[in-house]
Amino acid sequence: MIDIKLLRENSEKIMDALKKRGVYGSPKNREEIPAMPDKQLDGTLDIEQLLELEKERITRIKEADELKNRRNVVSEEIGKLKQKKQDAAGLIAEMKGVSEKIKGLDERLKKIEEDENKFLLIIPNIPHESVPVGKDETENVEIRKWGTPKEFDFPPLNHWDIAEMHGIIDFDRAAKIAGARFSLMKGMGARLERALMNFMLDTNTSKGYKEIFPPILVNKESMTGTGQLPKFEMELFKIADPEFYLIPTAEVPVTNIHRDEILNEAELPIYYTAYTPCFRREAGSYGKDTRGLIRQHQFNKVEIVKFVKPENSYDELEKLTGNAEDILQKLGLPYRVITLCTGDIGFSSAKTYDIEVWLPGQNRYREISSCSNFEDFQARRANIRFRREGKKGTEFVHTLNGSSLAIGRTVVAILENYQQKDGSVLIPEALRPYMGTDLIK
RNA sequence: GGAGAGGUGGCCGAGUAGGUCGAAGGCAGCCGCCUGCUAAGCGGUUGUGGGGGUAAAACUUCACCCAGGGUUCGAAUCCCUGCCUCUCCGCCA
Repeated sequence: MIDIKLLRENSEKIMDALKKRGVYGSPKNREEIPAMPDKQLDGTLDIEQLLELEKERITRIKEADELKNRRNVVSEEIGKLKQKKQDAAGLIAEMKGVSEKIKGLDERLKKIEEDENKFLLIIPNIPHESVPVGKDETENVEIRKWGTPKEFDFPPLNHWDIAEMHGIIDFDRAAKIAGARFSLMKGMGARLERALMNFMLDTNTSKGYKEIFPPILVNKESMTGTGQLPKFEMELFKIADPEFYLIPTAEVPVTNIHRDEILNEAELPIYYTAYTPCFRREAGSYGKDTRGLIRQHQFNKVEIVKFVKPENSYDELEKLTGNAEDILQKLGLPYRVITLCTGDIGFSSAKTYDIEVWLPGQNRYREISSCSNFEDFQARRANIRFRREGKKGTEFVHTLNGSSLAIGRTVVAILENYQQKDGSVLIPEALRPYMGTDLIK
Protein backbone atom coordinates (compact mmCIF):
# COMPACT_ATOMS: atom_id res chain seq x y z
CA MET A 1 0.00 0.00 0.00
CA ILE A 2 1.32 3.40 -0.79
CA ASP A 3 1.21 6.17 1.76
CA ILE A 4 -1.81 8.44 1.45
CA LYS A 5 0.20 11.35 2.84
CA LEU A 6 2.89 10.82 0.22
CA LEU A 7 0.18 10.69 -2.39
CA ARG A 8 -1.30 13.89 -1.06
CA GLU A 9 1.99 15.70 -1.38
CA ASN A 10 3.54 14.06 -4.45
CA SER A 11 0.67 12.86 -6.56
CA GLU A 12 2.35 13.87 -9.83
CA LYS A 13 5.52 11.97 -9.08
CA ILE A 14 3.61 8.90 -8.05
CA MET A 15 1.39 8.90 -11.09
CA ASP A 16 4.50 9.20 -13.26
CA ALA A 17 6.02 6.21 -11.52
CA LEU A 18 2.85 4.20 -11.92
CA LYS A 19 2.71 5.01 -15.60
CA LYS A 20 6.04 3.27 -16.01
CA ARG A 21 4.43 0.04 -14.94
CA GLY A 22 1.41 0.53 -17.14
CA VAL A 23 -0.97 1.84 -14.54
CA TYR A 24 -2.78 4.99 -15.44
CA GLY A 25 -3.54 6.49 -12.08
CA SER A 26 -6.03 8.76 -13.73
CA PRO A 27 -8.29 8.48 -16.78
CA LYS A 28 -6.70 11.55 -18.33
CA ASN A 29 -3.38 9.73 -18.52
CA ARG A 30 -4.88 7.01 -20.59
CA GLU A 31 -4.16 8.54 -23.94
CA GLU A 32 -0.61 9.35 -23.06
CA ILE A 33 0.48 5.73 -22.81
CA PRO A 34 -1.58 3.78 -25.33
CA ALA A 35 1.16 1.27 -26.03
CA MET A 36 1.28 -0.24 -22.55
CA PRO A 37 0.01 -3.76 -22.00
CA ASP A 38 -3.32 -3.97 -20.28
CA LYS A 39 -2.64 -6.64 -17.68
CA GLN A 40 -2.23 -4.20 -14.84
CA LEU A 41 -4.66 -1.59 -16.03
CA ASP A 42 -7.63 -1.00 -13.91
CA GLY A 43 -10.39 1.32 -14.98
CA THR A 44 -11.44 1.99 -11.41
CA LEU A 45 -8.09 3.49 -10.51
CA ASP A 46 -8.42 7.25 -10.41
CA ILE A 47 -5.99 8.93 -8.11
CA GLU A 48 -7.52 12.34 -8.57
CA GLN A 49 -10.80 11.02 -7.31
CA LEU A 50 -8.94 9.53 -4.38
CA LEU A 51 -7.40 12.88 -3.57
CA GLU A 52 -10.84 14.50 -3.60
CA LEU A 53 -12.01 11.92 -1.09
CA GLU A 54 -8.99 12.61 1.04
CA LYS A 55 -9.80 16.32 1.11
CA GLU A 56 -13.30 15.58 2.25
CA ARG A 57 -11.97 13.20 4.87
CA ILE A 58 -9.90 15.93 6.46
CA THR A 59 -12.84 18.34 6.46
CA ARG A 60 -15.17 15.83 8.05
CA ILE A 61 -12.62 14.93 10.70
CA LYS A 62 -12.38 18.55 11.73
CA GLU A 63 -16.15 18.90 11.91
CA ALA A 64 -16.64 15.70 13.85
CA ASP A 65 -13.77 16.33 16.27
CA GLU A 66 -15.14 19.73 17.13
CA LEU A 67 -18.55 18.31 17.93
CA LYS A 68 -17.07 15.45 19.90
CA ASN A 69 -15.08 17.88 21.96
CA ARG A 70 -18.26 19.82 22.72
CA ARG A 71 -20.04 16.62 23.68
CA ASN A 72 -17.22 15.55 25.98
CA VAL A 73 -17.20 18.87 27.78
CA VAL A 74 -20.96 19.15 28.18
CA SER A 75 -21.43 15.52 29.20
CA GLU A 76 -19.02 16.13 32.00
CA GLU A 77 -21.06 19.15 33.06
CA ILE A 78 -24.23 17.10 33.00
CA GLY A 79 -22.61 14.56 35.28
CA LYS A 80 -21.70 17.27 37.75
CA LEU A 81 -25.16 18.82 37.67
CA LYS A 82 -26.77 15.47 38.26
CA GLN A 83 -24.55 14.82 41.24
CA LYS A 84 -25.70 18.10 42.69
CA LYS A 85 -29.28 17.10 41.91
CA GLN A 86 -29.67 20.02 39.56
CA ASP A 87 -31.64 20.10 36.35
CA ALA A 88 -29.77 19.22 33.16
CA ALA A 89 -32.66 18.65 30.80
CA GLY A 90 -31.74 21.54 28.52
CA LEU A 91 -28.17 20.37 28.04
CA ILE A 92 -29.26 16.80 27.51
CA ALA A 93 -31.66 17.88 24.82
CA GLU A 94 -28.92 19.88 23.13
CA MET A 95 -26.50 16.98 23.26
CA LYS A 96 -29.06 14.68 21.75
CA GLY A 97 -28.88 16.80 18.63
CA VAL A 98 -25.10 16.97 18.71
CA SER A 99 -24.83 13.20 18.98
CA GLU A 100 -27.11 12.81 15.98
CA LYS A 101 -24.84 15.05 13.93
CA ILE A 102 -21.76 13.18 15.08
CA LYS A 103 -23.35 9.94 14.07
CA GLY A 104 -24.01 11.24 10.59
CA LEU A 105 -20.47 12.54 10.21
CA ASP A 106 -18.95 9.32 11.49
CA GLU A 107 -20.97 7.30 9.03
CA ARG A 108 -19.79 9.48 6.17
CA LEU A 109 -16.21 9.23 7.43
CA LYS A 110 -16.42 5.49 7.60
CA LYS A 111 -17.67 5.33 4.04
CA ILE A 112 -14.88 7.63 2.87
CA GLU A 113 -12.28 5.54 4.61
CA GLU A 114 -13.64 2.36 3.10
CA ASP A 115 -13.62 3.87 -0.36
CA GLU A 116 -10.12 5.22 0.09
CA ASN A 117 -8.95 1.87 1.29
CA LYS A 118 -10.42 0.09 -1.69
CA PHE A 119 -8.41 2.42 -3.88
CA LEU A 120 -5.21 2.16 -1.94
CA LEU A 121 -5.31 -1.63 -1.80
CA ILE A 122 -5.31 -1.96 -5.59
CA ILE A 123 -2.59 0.59 -6.32
CA PRO A 124 0.64 -1.29 -7.04
CA ASN A 125 3.98 -0.44 -5.52
CA ILE A 126 6.20 2.29 -6.93
CA PRO A 127 9.17 0.81 -8.81
CA HIS A 128 12.62 1.68 -7.47
CA GLU A 129 14.59 4.13 -9.58
CA SER A 130 17.10 1.46 -10.54
CA VAL A 131 14.42 -0.66 -12.22
CA PRO A 132 14.65 -0.55 -16.02
CA VAL A 133 11.64 0.98 -17.72
CA GLY A 134 9.93 -1.38 -20.11
CA LYS A 135 6.54 -2.57 -21.21
CA ASP A 136 6.73 -6.34 -20.69
CA GLU A 137 9.01 -9.31 -20.12
CA THR A 138 10.80 -8.73 -23.42
CA GLU A 139 12.42 -5.65 -21.86
CA ASN A 140 13.80 -7.33 -18.77
CA VAL A 141 17.54 -6.93 -18.41
CA GLU A 142 20.00 -9.76 -17.96
CA ILE A 143 22.62 -8.77 -15.43
CA ARG A 144 24.76 -11.85 -15.02
CA LYS A 145 25.21 -15.45 -15.97
CA TRP A 146 26.75 -18.33 -14.07
CA GLY A 147 27.89 -21.63 -15.50
CA THR A 148 27.80 -22.83 -19.07
CA PRO A 149 24.99 -24.91 -20.52
CA LYS A 150 26.34 -28.37 -21.08
CA GLU A 151 26.89 -29.65 -24.61
CA PHE A 152 25.25 -33.06 -24.99
CA ASP A 153 26.53 -35.60 -27.48
CA PHE A 154 22.97 -36.92 -27.70
CA PRO A 155 19.62 -35.18 -27.95
CA PRO A 156 18.69 -34.26 -24.37
CA LEU A 157 15.29 -35.42 -23.21
CA ASN A 158 12.53 -33.53 -21.47
CA HIS A 159 12.27 -34.14 -17.76
CA TRP A 160 8.93 -35.90 -18.16
CA ASP A 161 10.45 -38.42 -20.52
CA ILE A 162 13.32 -39.03 -18.16
CA ALA A 163 10.93 -39.30 -15.21
CA GLU A 164 8.71 -41.72 -17.04
CA MET A 165 11.70 -43.84 -17.98
CA HIS A 166 12.55 -44.29 -14.32
CA GLY A 167 9.01 -44.38 -13.02
CA ILE A 168 9.69 -41.56 -10.56
CA ILE A 169 6.89 -39.17 -11.53
CA ASP A 170 3.41 -40.43 -12.39
CA PHE A 171 1.33 -37.73 -14.05
CA ASP A 172 -1.49 -40.04 -15.16
CA ARG A 173 -2.28 -41.29 -11.70
CA ALA A 174 -1.92 -37.79 -10.28
CA ALA A 175 -4.62 -36.76 -12.72
CA LYS A 176 -6.78 -39.63 -11.54
CA ILE A 177 -6.31 -38.72 -7.89
CA ALA A 178 -6.60 -34.97 -8.23
CA GLY A 179 -6.62 -33.62 -11.78
CA ALA A 180 -4.49 -31.88 -14.34
CA ARG A 181 -1.45 -29.94 -13.08
CA PHE A 182 -0.77 -32.31 -10.22
CA SER A 183 2.06 -34.75 -9.85
CA LEU A 184 2.70 -37.98 -8.03
CA MET A 185 6.33 -38.45 -7.06
CA LYS A 186 7.47 -41.99 -6.50
CA GLY A 187 10.59 -43.77 -5.31
CA MET A 188 13.71 -41.77 -6.15
CA GLY A 189 11.52 -38.97 -7.40
CA ALA A 190 9.88 -38.56 -4.01
CA ARG A 191 13.24 -38.88 -2.39
CA LEU A 192 14.74 -36.22 -4.63
CA GLU A 193 11.95 -33.85 -3.66
CA ARG A 194 12.65 -34.48 0.03
CA ALA A 195 16.42 -34.29 -0.42
CA LEU A 196 16.17 -30.89 -2.08
CA MET A 197 13.93 -29.58 0.66
CA ASN A 198 16.40 -30.60 3.35
CA PHE A 199 19.41 -29.45 1.38
CA MET A 200 17.92 -26.01 0.83
CA LEU A 201 16.78 -25.58 4.40
CA ASP A 202 20.14 -26.72 5.75
CA THR A 203 21.99 -24.36 3.44
CA ASN A 204 19.81 -21.43 4.44
CA THR A 205 19.88 -22.09 8.17
CA SER A 206 23.67 -22.33 8.05
CA LYS A 207 23.62 -18.73 6.80
CA GLY A 208 21.60 -17.47 9.72
CA TYR A 209 18.06 -17.91 8.48
CA LYS A 210 15.73 -19.18 11.16
CA GLU A 211 13.72 -22.18 10.09
CA ILE A 212 9.94 -21.78 10.10
CA PHE A 213 7.15 -24.21 9.37
CA PRO A 214 4.00 -22.12 9.10
CA PRO A 215 0.30 -22.75 8.50
CA ILE A 216 -0.48 -23.24 4.83
CA LEU A 217 -4.10 -22.21 5.21
CA VAL A 218 -4.38 -18.53 6.07
CA ASN A 219 -7.05 -15.94 6.62
CA LYS A 220 -8.04 -13.01 4.47
CA GLU A 221 -6.06 -10.52 6.54
CA SER A 222 -2.81 -12.33 5.86
CA MET A 223 -3.50 -12.49 2.13
CA THR A 224 -4.23 -8.77 2.15
CA GLY A 225 -1.13 -8.03 4.18
CA THR A 226 1.25 -9.37 1.55
CA GLY A 227 -0.77 -8.09 -1.41
CA GLN A 228 -2.48 -11.17 -2.88
CA LEU A 229 -5.86 -9.76 -1.92
CA PRO A 230 -8.03 -8.05 -2.90
CA LYS A 231 -6.73 -7.91 -6.46
CA PHE A 232 -5.66 -11.47 -7.17
CA GLU A 233 -8.38 -13.61 -5.67
CA MET A 234 -8.73 -15.46 -8.99
CA GLU A 235 -5.25 -16.86 -8.63
CA LEU A 236 -5.89 -18.41 -5.23
CA PHE A 237 -7.49 -21.59 -3.97
CA LYS A 238 -10.09 -20.77 -1.37
CA ILE A 239 -11.94 -22.87 1.15
CA ALA A 240 -15.46 -21.58 1.61
CA ASP A 241 -16.55 -22.82 5.00
CA PRO A 242 -14.84 -22.00 7.18
CA GLU A 243 -13.13 -19.35 5.09
CA PHE A 244 -9.45 -19.99 4.43
CA TYR A 245 -7.05 -19.48 1.58
CA LEU A 246 -4.35 -21.93 0.52
CA ILE A 247 -1.05 -20.12 0.38
CA PRO A 248 0.49 -19.54 -3.07
CA THR A 249 3.88 -19.07 -1.41
CA ALA A 250 5.39 -19.20 2.08
CA GLU A 251 5.87 -15.45 1.75
CA VAL A 252 2.29 -15.05 2.95
CA PRO A 253 2.33 -16.79 6.34
CA VAL A 254 5.96 -15.96 7.07
CA THR A 255 5.70 -12.23 6.35
CA ASN A 256 2.51 -12.13 8.39
CA ILE A 257 4.31 -13.53 11.42
CA HIS A 258 4.95 -9.95 12.46
CA ARG A 259 1.70 -8.39 11.29
CA ASP A 260 0.49 -5.69 13.69
CA GLU A 261 3.71 -5.75 15.64
CA ILE A 262 6.20 -3.10 16.67
CA LEU A 263 9.70 -4.59 16.61
CA ASN A 264 12.74 -3.28 18.44
CA GLU A 265 15.51 -1.90 16.31
CA ALA A 266 17.87 -4.41 17.90
CA GLU A 267 15.79 -7.31 16.61
CA LEU A 268 16.41 -6.33 13.00
CA PRO A 269 17.25 -7.72 10.59
CA ILE A 270 15.10 -10.84 10.92
CA TYR A 271 15.85 -13.70 8.53
CA TYR A 272 13.45 -16.60 8.06
CA THR A 273 13.46 -19.61 5.78
CA ALA A 274 10.50 -21.89 5.34
CA TYR A 275 9.55 -24.93 3.37
CA THR A 276 5.89 -25.11 2.37
CA PRO A 277 3.72 -26.55 -0.31
CA CYS A 278 2.31 -23.81 -2.54
CA PHE A 279 -1.04 -23.74 -4.29
CA ARG A 280 -1.95 -21.75 -7.36
CA ARG A 281 -5.01 -21.71 -9.55
CA GLU A 282 -3.00 -20.88 -12.66
CA ALA A 283 -6.16 -19.35 -14.05
CA GLY A 284 -5.53 -17.99 -17.49
CA SER A 285 -2.53 -20.18 -18.16
CA TYR A 286 -4.43 -22.79 -20.16
CA GLY A 287 -2.21 -24.26 -22.81
CA LYS A 288 0.99 -23.08 -21.12
CA ASP A 289 3.41 -25.68 -19.81
CA THR A 290 0.73 -28.31 -19.87
CA ARG A 291 3.22 -31.16 -19.62
CA GLY A 292 5.64 -31.82 -16.86
CA LEU A 293 6.40 -30.26 -13.54
CA ILE A 294 6.90 -26.66 -14.59
CA ARG A 295 3.43 -25.34 -13.84
CA GLN A 296 1.50 -27.17 -11.13
CA HIS A 297 -1.45 -26.38 -8.92
CA GLN A 298 0.56 -27.71 -6.00
CA PHE A 299 4.31 -27.47 -5.70
CA ASN A 300 6.97 -27.35 -3.03
CA LYS A 301 9.18 -24.39 -2.37
CA VAL A 302 11.73 -23.20 0.14
CA GLU A 303 11.38 -19.50 0.69
CA ILE A 304 13.46 -16.87 2.45
CA VAL A 305 11.91 -13.80 4.03
CA LYS A 306 13.61 -10.77 5.55
CA PHE A 307 12.48 -7.90 7.74
CA VAL A 308 15.04 -5.09 7.63
CA LYS A 309 15.61 -1.43 8.29
CA PRO A 310 14.78 0.79 5.30
CA GLU A 311 18.33 2.00 4.78
CA ASN A 312 19.57 -1.57 4.34
CA SER A 313 16.93 -3.09 2.15
CA TYR A 314 18.70 -2.85 -1.20
CA ASP A 315 21.88 -4.35 0.19
CA GLU A 316 19.74 -7.06 1.68
CA LEU A 317 18.13 -7.71 -1.69
CA GLU A 318 21.55 -8.32 -3.23
CA LYS A 319 22.48 -10.66 -0.41
CA LEU A 320 19.19 -12.49 -0.60
CA THR A 321 19.55 -12.99 -4.34
CA GLY A 322 23.09 -14.21 -3.75
CA ASN A 323 21.80 -16.76 -1.23
CA ALA A 324 19.37 -18.15 -3.78
CA GLU A 325 22.10 -18.26 -6.42
CA ASP A 326 24.31 -20.14 -4.01
CA ILE A 327 21.88 -23.05 -3.98
CA LEU A 328 22.10 -23.29 -7.77
CA GLN A 329 25.88 -23.05 -7.67
CA LYS A 330 26.11 -25.80 -5.10
CA LEU A 331 23.94 -27.93 -7.35
CA GLY A 332 26.04 -27.01 -10.39
CA LEU A 333 23.08 -25.72 -12.39
CA PRO A 334 23.76 -22.94 -14.93
CA TYR A 335 21.60 -19.89 -14.51
CA ARG A 336 21.24 -16.23 -15.26
CA VAL A 337 19.90 -13.34 -13.21
CA ILE A 338 17.61 -10.77 -14.74
CA THR A 339 16.12 -7.54 -13.45
CA LEU A 340 12.43 -7.32 -14.15
CA CYS A 341 11.48 -4.15 -15.93
CA THR A 342 8.73 -1.80 -14.73
CA GLY A 343 6.14 -3.46 -16.95
CA ASP A 344 6.84 -6.99 -15.70
CA ILE A 345 7.44 -6.45 -12.00
CA GLY A 346 4.94 -7.88 -9.51
CA PHE A 347 2.16 -5.87 -7.90
CA SER A 348 3.74 -5.52 -4.46
CA SER A 349 7.37 -5.31 -5.49
CA ALA A 350 9.61 -2.25 -5.83
CA LYS A 351 12.39 -4.28 -7.44
CA THR A 352 12.67 -7.91 -8.46
CA TYR A 353 15.46 -10.15 -9.68
CA ASP A 354 14.41 -13.36 -11.33
CA ILE A 355 16.84 -16.22 -11.40
CA GLU A 356 16.42 -18.47 -14.41
CA VAL A 357 17.91 -21.92 -14.62
CA TRP A 358 19.09 -23.54 -17.83
CA LEU A 359 16.83 -26.36 -19.03
CA PRO A 360 18.37 -28.47 -21.79
CA GLY A 361 15.04 -30.17 -22.51
CA GLN A 362 13.55 -26.80 -23.45
CA ASN A 363 16.82 -25.32 -24.66
CA ARG A 364 16.17 -22.14 -22.70
CA TYR A 365 16.34 -20.50 -19.30
CA ARG A 366 13.27 -20.77 -17.05
CA GLU A 367 12.41 -18.94 -13.86
CA ILE A 368 13.32 -20.86 -10.73
CA SER A 369 13.47 -18.05 -8.20
CA SER A 370 12.13 -14.56 -7.80
CA CYS A 371 13.74 -12.21 -5.27
CA SER A 372 12.01 -8.98 -4.37
CA ASN A 373 12.27 -5.92 -2.20
CA PHE A 374 8.83 -4.69 -1.27
CA GLU A 375 10.18 -1.73 0.68
CA ASP A 376 7.39 -0.65 3.04
CA PHE A 377 4.54 -1.69 0.74
CA GLN A 378 3.70 -4.90 2.57
CA ALA A 379 4.72 -3.48 5.93
CA ARG A 380 2.19 -0.70 5.58
CA ARG A 381 -0.56 -3.14 4.61
CA ALA A 382 0.34 -5.56 7.35
CA ASN A 383 1.25 -2.84 9.83
CA ILE A 384 4.75 -4.12 10.62
CA ARG A 385 6.74 -1.40 12.33
CA PHE A 386 9.88 -0.90 14.40
CA ARG A 387 11.07 1.63 16.91
CA ARG A 388 14.53 3.16 16.63
CA GLU A 389 16.71 3.20 19.71
CA GLY A 390 16.26 6.45 21.60
CA LYS A 391 13.77 7.87 19.12
CA LYS A 392 10.09 8.19 19.65
CA GLY A 393 7.55 7.15 17.12
CA THR A 394 7.63 4.16 14.80
CA GLU A 395 8.65 3.41 11.22
CA PHE A 396 7.62 0.71 8.83
CA VAL A 397 10.16 -2.04 8.22
CA HIS A 398 11.10 -3.13 4.73
CA THR A 399 10.21 -6.68 3.75
CA LEU A 400 11.91 -8.88 1.19
CA ASN A 401 11.57 -12.42 0.01
CA GLY A 402 12.82 -14.86 -2.54
CA SER A 403 12.55 -18.50 -3.47
CA SER A 404 15.54 -20.60 -2.69
CA LEU A 405 14.28 -22.45 -4.58
CA ALA A 406 11.14 -23.76 -6.22
CA ILE A 407 11.70 -27.47 -5.64
CA GLY A 408 9.68 -28.88 -8.54
CA ARG A 409 11.56 -26.78 -11.03
CA THR A 410 14.83 -27.76 -9.38
CA VAL A 411 13.90 -31.40 -9.94
CA VAL A 412 13.30 -30.56 -13.58
CA ALA A 413 16.67 -28.82 -13.82
CA ILE A 414 18.53 -31.70 -12.22
CA LEU A 415 16.88 -34.36 -14.37
CA GLU A 416 17.53 -32.44 -17.56
CA ASN A 417 21.02 -31.11 -16.80
CA TYR A 418 22.39 -34.30 -15.28
CA GLN A 419 20.93 -36.80 -17.71
CA GLN A 420 23.35 -39.18 -19.36
CA LYS A 421 23.33 -40.97 -22.66
CA ASP A 422 22.06 -44.23 -21.14
CA GLY A 423 19.12 -42.38 -19.56
CA SER A 424 20.48 -42.43 -16.04
CA VAL A 425 20.70 -39.25 -14.03
CA LEU A 426 23.73 -38.23 -12.04
CA ILE A 427 23.05 -36.76 -8.61
CA PRO A 428 24.88 -33.47 -7.93
CA GLU A 429 27.65 -33.85 -5.38
CA ALA A 430 26.00 -31.62 -2.79
CA LEU A 431 22.86 -33.71 -2.84
CA ARG A 432 24.39 -37.14 -2.47
CA PRO A 433 24.38 -37.19 1.33
CA TYR A 434 20.68 -36.47 1.17
CA MET A 435 19.94 -38.96 -1.59
CA GLY A 436 22.10 -41.80 -0.37
CA THR A 437 23.09 -42.48 -3.97
CA ASP A 438 24.94 -40.80 -6.80
CA LEU A 439 22.80 -42.05 -9.64
CA ILE A 440 19.18 -42.54 -10.64
CA LYS A 441 19.03 -45.40 -13.08
C1' G B 1 -19.36 -32.02 19.06
C1' G B 2 -21.17 -30.96 24.56
C1' A B 3 -20.36 -27.86 29.31
C1' G B 4 -18.04 -23.76 31.52
C1' A B 5 -14.22 -19.38 32.28
C1' G B 6 -11.99 -15.28 30.24
C1' G B 7 -9.92 -11.32 26.83
C1' U B 8 -7.61 -3.94 30.30
C1' G B 9 -1.26 -0.16 28.67
C1' G B 10 5.85 -3.69 27.59
C1' C B 11 4.39 -7.22 31.60
C1' C B 12 1.46 -8.18 36.23
C1' G B 13 -2.99 -6.38 37.90
C1' A B 14 -7.32 -2.89 39.89
C1' G B 15 -11.57 -0.98 37.92
C1' U B 16 -19.50 -3.93 36.98
C1' A B 17 -25.79 -0.53 40.93
C1' G B 18 -22.63 3.68 33.46
C1' G B 19 -20.31 9.88 34.79
C1' U B 20 -14.46 14.16 35.31
C1' C B 21 -10.64 6.67 33.37
C1' G B 22 -5.97 6.82 28.76
C1' A B 23 -7.45 4.25 32.81
C1' A B 24 -5.26 3.04 40.47
C1' G B 25 -1.16 0.08 42.11
C1' G B 26 3.19 -2.87 41.15
C1' C B 27 7.17 -4.44 37.93
C1' A B 28 10.26 -3.30 33.89
C1' G B 29 12.26 1.05 31.10
C1' C B 30 14.05 6.14 30.79
C1' C B 31 15.86 10.99 33.13
C1' G B 32 17.67 13.31 37.37
C1' C B 33 19.19 13.27 42.76
C1' C B 34 21.70 10.67 46.52
C1' U B 35 25.33 6.91 48.63
C1' G B 36 33.31 6.70 47.26
C1' C B 37 31.36 1.19 43.63
C1' U B 38 26.77 -2.20 43.68
C1' A B 39 22.06 -2.72 46.04
C1' A B 40 18.50 0.05 48.51
C1' G B 41 16.30 5.11 48.54
C1' C B 42 14.02 9.92 46.57
C1' G B 43 11.69 12.99 42.57
C1' G B 44 10.04 12.98 37.62
C1' U B 45 8.87 10.43 33.22
C1' U B 46 7.37 6.38 29.80
C1' G B 47 1.47 3.78 24.59
C1' U B 48 -0.57 3.80 19.39
C1' G B 49 -3.12 6.13 15.46
C1' G B 50 -5.77 10.46 13.09
C1' G B 51 -6.59 15.98 12.75
C1' G B 52 -4.86 21.05 13.70
C1' G B 53 -0.30 23.61 14.65
C1' U B 54 5.42 24.22 13.82
C1' A B 55 11.19 24.87 9.88
C1' A B 56 11.12 21.06 13.47
C1' A B 57 9.34 21.01 18.34
C1' A B 58 6.27 22.81 22.02
C1' C B 59 1.18 22.86 22.12
C1' U B 60 -3.91 21.33 21.14
C1' U B 61 -7.85 18.04 19.91
C1' C B 62 -10.24 13.27 18.54
C1' A B 63 -10.11 8.01 18.81
C1' C B 64 -8.32 3.45 21.02
C1' C B 65 -9.54 -1.02 27.72
C1' C B 66 -9.99 -8.19 21.64
C1' A B 67 -13.10 -6.66 17.00
C1' G B 68 -17.77 -4.81 14.97
C1' G B 69 -22.61 -3.04 16.04
C1' G B 70 -26.40 -1.11 19.74
C1' U B 71 -28.54 1.57 24.22
C1' U B 72 -27.38 6.55 26.56
C1' C B 73 -26.43 13.50 27.22
C1' G B 74 -22.31 10.19 28.69
C1' A B 75 -19.64 3.08 28.34
C1' A B 76 -13.53 -0.26 29.96
C1' U B 77 -18.16 -0.72 32.68
C1' C B 78 -25.06 -2.44 30.04
C1' C B 79 -27.03 -5.38 25.36
C1' C B 80 -26.07 -8.18 20.59
C1' U B 81 -22.67 -10.51 17.03
C1' G B 82 -17.93 -12.25 15.78
C1' C B 83 -12.81 -13.65 16.79
C1' C B 84 -9.28 -15.60 20.08
C1' U B 85 -7.49 -18.04 24.64
C1' C B 86 -8.17 -21.46 28.69
C1' U B 87 -10.55 -25.75 31.59
C1' C B 88 -13.57 -30.30 31.67
C1' C B 89 -16.14 -34.33 28.79
C1' G B 90 -16.44 -36.85 24.04
C1' C B 91 -13.88 -37.88 19.44
C1' C B 92 -9.43 -38.03 16.85
C1' A B 93 -3.78 -37.84 13.44
